[in-house]
Amino acid sequence: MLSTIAQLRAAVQQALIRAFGEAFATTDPMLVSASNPKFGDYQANVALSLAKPLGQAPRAIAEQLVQNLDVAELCDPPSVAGPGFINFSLKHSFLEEQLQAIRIDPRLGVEPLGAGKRAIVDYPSPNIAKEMHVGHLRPSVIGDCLARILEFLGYETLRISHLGDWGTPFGMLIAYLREAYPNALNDDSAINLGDLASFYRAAKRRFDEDTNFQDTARQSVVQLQAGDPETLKAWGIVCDLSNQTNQKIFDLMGLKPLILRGESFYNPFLSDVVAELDRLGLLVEDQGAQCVFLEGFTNKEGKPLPMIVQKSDGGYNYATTDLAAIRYRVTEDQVQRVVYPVGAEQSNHFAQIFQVGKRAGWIKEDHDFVHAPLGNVLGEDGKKLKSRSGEAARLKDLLDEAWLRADPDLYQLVCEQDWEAIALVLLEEPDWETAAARLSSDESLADNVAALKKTTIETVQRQVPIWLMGNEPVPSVAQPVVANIRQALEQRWVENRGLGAERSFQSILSDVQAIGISAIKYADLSQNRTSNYVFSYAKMLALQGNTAPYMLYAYVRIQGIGRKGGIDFSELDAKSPILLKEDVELTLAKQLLQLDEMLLMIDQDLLPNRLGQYLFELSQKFNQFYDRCPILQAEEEDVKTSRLILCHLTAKTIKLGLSLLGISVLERM
RNA sequence: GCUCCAGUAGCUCAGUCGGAUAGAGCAACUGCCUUCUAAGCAGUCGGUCGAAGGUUCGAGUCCUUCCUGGGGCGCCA
Repeated sequence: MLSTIAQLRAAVQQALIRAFGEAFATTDPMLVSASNPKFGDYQANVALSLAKPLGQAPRAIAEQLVQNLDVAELCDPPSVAGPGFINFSLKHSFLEEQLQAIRIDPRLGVEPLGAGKRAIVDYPSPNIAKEMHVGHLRPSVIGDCLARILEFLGYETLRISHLGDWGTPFGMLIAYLREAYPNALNDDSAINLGDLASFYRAAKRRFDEDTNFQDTARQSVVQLQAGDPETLKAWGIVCDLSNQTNQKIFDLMGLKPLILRGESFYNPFLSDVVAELDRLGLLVEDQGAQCVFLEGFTNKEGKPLPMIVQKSDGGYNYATTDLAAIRYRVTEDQVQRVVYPVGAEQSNHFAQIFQVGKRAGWIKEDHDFVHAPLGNVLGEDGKKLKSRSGEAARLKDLLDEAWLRADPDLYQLVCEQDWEAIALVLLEEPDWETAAARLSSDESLADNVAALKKTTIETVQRQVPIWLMGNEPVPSVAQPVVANIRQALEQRWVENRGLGAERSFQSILSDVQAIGISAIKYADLSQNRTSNYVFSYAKMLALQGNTAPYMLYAYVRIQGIGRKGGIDFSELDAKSPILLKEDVELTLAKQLLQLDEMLLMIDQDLLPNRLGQYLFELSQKFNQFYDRCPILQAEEEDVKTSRLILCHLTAKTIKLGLSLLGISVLERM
């Protein structure tokens, strides 16, 4: 099915030819949605731009186009307005037809325009050996979302994680593994290194304190790259540990698994890449390093900038790896399209490797390699979050905090309790002052005590949902408080969450967790991916306005109607007419029919926030419809059925749209 | 020094290829639950689109200069 806008565009194109001749066959009709509902649904602005070439008044041009337009099937007779806009108002009968068509279409009218093509979405998952922090959210969430959208558009899509699994930090971890867990290398069953966070912290501490250990660590990198079997084994253990730990968070967040193809994967191809660049005459030796000199990039002295593909010590660097990846993807993976949702600070790097990839003949005309830059996540101070300095919030903490805050009753009850004494016991310190005195900080002791209290209490509060869920044993000191919370919560949930016959305490709590995670993902996805944003709990965990819960709620309302009326939406008579009588019904219907336009646009600009915006508007329009149009209580049977169909289509659209964002719907809230 | 990105309501941000009176959400304030879930709906308040020039029928959008913030610029990834 051709989208409405495409049908109109074709019609205006025909009119251009009829009115002004074949020369205008390729003129863009400049069709866009109307800037204001009072102008109709769509407008063509082409007449204004043709004023000069045709030497006529724009209004006269518009009139001639209208004379030649054949759109009687789609809309009311078009009108010329203002300086020469052509306005189109869609006919109700056309909208009703279109709705009937997408009703029986599992794709809701969206063309699989990528069918038969293969695409790669290459996003940096958390690097091996690093604990996930909030800065890792963007690439993972946006990368997963773009992959889902391309997949839905028909592309055979590979999600590839180009993770750093070969670089310098490994030395430290391998050396620490050998030192602290010597048995791990001989006895596979002996491996229990605890979670990655503590292992990494321990290794880092060791590395920072001891210069001898630093040497050992560097030595390990050399051994690794030389292929020493024992070192490789240690490396494998560290990678497995890292992948397992991060996989848990990926699962929790509903991110689809990645093909792990890190730097180590391309290691065997690096020398070939350099040799091929040499054969092509692109390679120049400079100060002992093998370089490709770039066009359009200069250094501080204004001389051409080299891209180093082999260091003077013979080693390779990340540019080499990325080039190898490009070559592999073209020759082995046979892809047409590669999308890199990666931080904007790497724009130069991508421009450079794409340039070299093209000059080497790997990236050809029909290949589409594109960097989709991501803005930085900034700290409260407006500076980029750095994992190195350790100030970035842990991702796991953010997810737990979201769980706590996603249900207002739960959050209120937890905040009401006095946690100070419990927190101190769990901190395993005699008193706050002693604990605070150990912190290395320039602040006064009083400030340190206050800060320590706050963070410790927050840490304990984040545990509450986990304890309530029964995932971890509740420490005895916290048991009475947790029991109280549970009791009070059960009372409230009986009243406003349907706790009892329909839902168990655990299932509600689990839904609350899903809502929290959805809110976090959506907070990221709803923003233009190129803009920086300042990380803030309050913003990411908001539950009102343009948020995931808002859209989930619209969906839940529809499910509620189904339950209340004993309706099986899929059983609604396929022949029942759709009647668009009220303004809100019309508005909702038009929104439902714009999904395909939206996704077509995203295929081009790769901006998921457009889809978020679309779904928010759809939910808004549904809520207005819900507010003003009785559905189950509709007086006439055919109106009731028509409205149920609108409900069903809305639910399907929200469900599909959210699933493309990587968010699952709930049946109840 | 060179270069890339950004600057829109008190806050966070949309704004399609240049198009008609620049839009949301949050915050603040006012209404609406005996009626399909109020995580909702309706409304009020809020703007020299960083500044100045230019291009033209028309500029938040394109060009130039400047200001402010952030990123990048040879052997880290």
